[in-house]
Amino acid sequence: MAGFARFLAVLRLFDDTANAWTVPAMSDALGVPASTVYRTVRDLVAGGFLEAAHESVYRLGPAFIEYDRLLRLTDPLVSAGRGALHDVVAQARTPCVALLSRLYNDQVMCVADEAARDTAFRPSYERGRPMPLTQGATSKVILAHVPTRQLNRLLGAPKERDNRDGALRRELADIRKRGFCATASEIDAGLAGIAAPVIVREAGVIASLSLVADDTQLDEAQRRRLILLVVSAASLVAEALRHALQPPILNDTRQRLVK
Amino acid sequence: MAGFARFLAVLRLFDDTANAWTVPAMSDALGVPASTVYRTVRDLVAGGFLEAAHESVYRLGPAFIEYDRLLRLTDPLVSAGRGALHDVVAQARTPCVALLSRLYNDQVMCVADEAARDTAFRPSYERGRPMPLTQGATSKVILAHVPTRQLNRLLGAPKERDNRDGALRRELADIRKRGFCATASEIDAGLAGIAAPVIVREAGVIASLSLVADDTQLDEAQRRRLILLVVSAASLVAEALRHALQPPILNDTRQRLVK
DNA sequence: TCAATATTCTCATTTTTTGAGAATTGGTTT
DNA sequence: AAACCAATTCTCAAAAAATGAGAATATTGA
Repeated sequence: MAGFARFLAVLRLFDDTANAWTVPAMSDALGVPASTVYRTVRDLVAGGFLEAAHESVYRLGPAFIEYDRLLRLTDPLVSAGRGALHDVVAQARTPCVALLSRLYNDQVMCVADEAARDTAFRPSYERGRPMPLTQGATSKVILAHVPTRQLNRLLGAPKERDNRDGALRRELADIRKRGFCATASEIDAGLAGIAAPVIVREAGVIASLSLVADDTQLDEAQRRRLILLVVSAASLVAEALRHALQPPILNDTRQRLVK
Repeated sequence: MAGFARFLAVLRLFDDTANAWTVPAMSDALGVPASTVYRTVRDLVAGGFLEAAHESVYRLGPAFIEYDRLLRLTDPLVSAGRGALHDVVAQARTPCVALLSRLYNDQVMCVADEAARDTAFRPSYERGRPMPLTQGATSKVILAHVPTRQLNRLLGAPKERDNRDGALRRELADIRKRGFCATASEIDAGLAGIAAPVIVREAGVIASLSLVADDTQLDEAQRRRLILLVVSAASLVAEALRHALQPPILNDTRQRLVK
C-alpha cells in the first residue's frame, strides 16, 4: 500500500472509539515504519485533516469541519430541503425528527435533520451517519428509485441474490408504485419511519425526505396525515431542486472552462 | 506538485462559489493533464471525498459529512461545551448566538454554535468557518492565551512586528489579566461580542466560549450580566474538560499500542 | 538545565506516478 | 439500430517520488 491509500488508511484508523492516535500506535496498527507514518501525518496535518493535540496525540483536524460547512452551504439538495424539514416538523404536531437522506456513491447517508421542539428520542439516522441500504423507510424509498443496473451493483454479486433478493425487489417495486414507504421498528424499536422519494435525475439526485415518530402514539388517521405531509414536502423539494439547481452548475462549469 | 499535494490542490478548487467541477475544468485550472486529474479524482471518489454528480460534474463527497459527525461526537471540547452553549443562550434572555471556538493548527475556527430562539441576526462566526486571528472577542481571547513561542509564529515574521504588534500584545496581556474580552462592531457592524477563555493545557485545548448579541440593545447592567454568564460558563466547560477528557485518551492510546 | 522522547533528516533503492495518446465506454441522436 | 460525441480508462517507458533504517535534531517536562 502506498500513495493515496496510505492517507486513507491513516484516516480510517479514526472512529467512534479510537479518536486519538499517537504515531507509534498508528505505525503498529498499520504495520508501516514510524518514519513513513510521520511523513504521512505531517502531510495530513498540513492539509488540516489531522491536528496535533497534546502529548504527541493526533486527532481529526479542522478541514473536515470546514468542508462540511461548504457542503452544507452549497449542496443543492440541502439548501432546497432545509426549509421543508423545518415545515414538516412544525406541521407534524407531534414529537418527531425529519430527515433528508441521499444515495452517496454506494451508501445512504442523512445530509440534514431537524427535530421537533419537544422530541425526547433521537433516531439512529442522523446527519453524517452511513445507513444500511436495505432497511428502514428512508433507505428503501431511495433504493426503490435506483436504476436497475446500479441496483444490481449495490445489491452485490448475482450469487448472493437469493430468495430474499426477490422479495426485496418486489417490495421496492411496490414502494415505487405507491410513492412512499412507511415502516415501524425496522431500525429503532418503537419508532416509525415514513419516507417519500426526492428524485431529480437531471441533477443526479436520488434522495428521500422522511419522518421518524413514536409508533405507539400514531393512530391510523394520524399516520395517513403524516404520509400526506411527507409526500407533499418531498415533491416540493424535488420541484425546488429542478428549478434552482441546474443553471448554477452550468454557469459554474462554463466559467471554469473558459478561465 | 505531486503526491498528496495533488489531492489537496483538487479539493482546494472547491469553495463557496465553485462547488461543482468537471475534470477538464480542473485540468485547465491546475495546469495538469486530464489523464492525471482523472486518476486523482478517481482516488478521491473512492475515498468519498468527491462524488460524481450528474453530467460528469464532481462535487464534494460524503466523507466530509461523515468525519464531521465523528468530530462532533468525539471532540472533547464539543462534547464538554455543547450543553453550556444551550444554557448560555437560554439564560441570556435576549436574542443572541453562543459560540465555541478554538485554535486549530494556526487558525481560529468555531466548532459549535447555538442561537437563542428568536434571534434574527446571524454573526459571521459560525461552525466550520475559519476566522481572523486578531479580530473579534472570540479570537482575541484565544490569542491572549497562546504560549509566547507559538504566538510569535502565528503573528508572522519579526519584520512584520511593528507598532501595531506592540499594541496588540498589550491588549492581549490585558485580556489575559481581566479574564474576558468584550468588543462591539469589530466583526459585524452593530453586533457585540463577549468571550471568555477555555484553557486546558493538559488537553492541548486553547478555546473560547463567546456570545454575540445586538449591541444597541445592551445597557451597562445587561452587559455586565452577560460577561458574568459567559465567564462562568467558560470555566464550567474547562472544568468539565479537565475531568472528562484525559482518561479516555490514555486508554485509547494504550489499547492501540498493545494491539 | 538536562534527560527523555518525539520528530525530522539522509540517501540509496524500490516503487509509484506521470503524461501523451490510443482504446474504450456510455449515453444521445439520427 | 448505427453512428456519433464526449467522458473516462488504459498502456508503457521515462521521470519523479515514496520508502525504510538509522542517525541527527527538536521539543518538552522535570
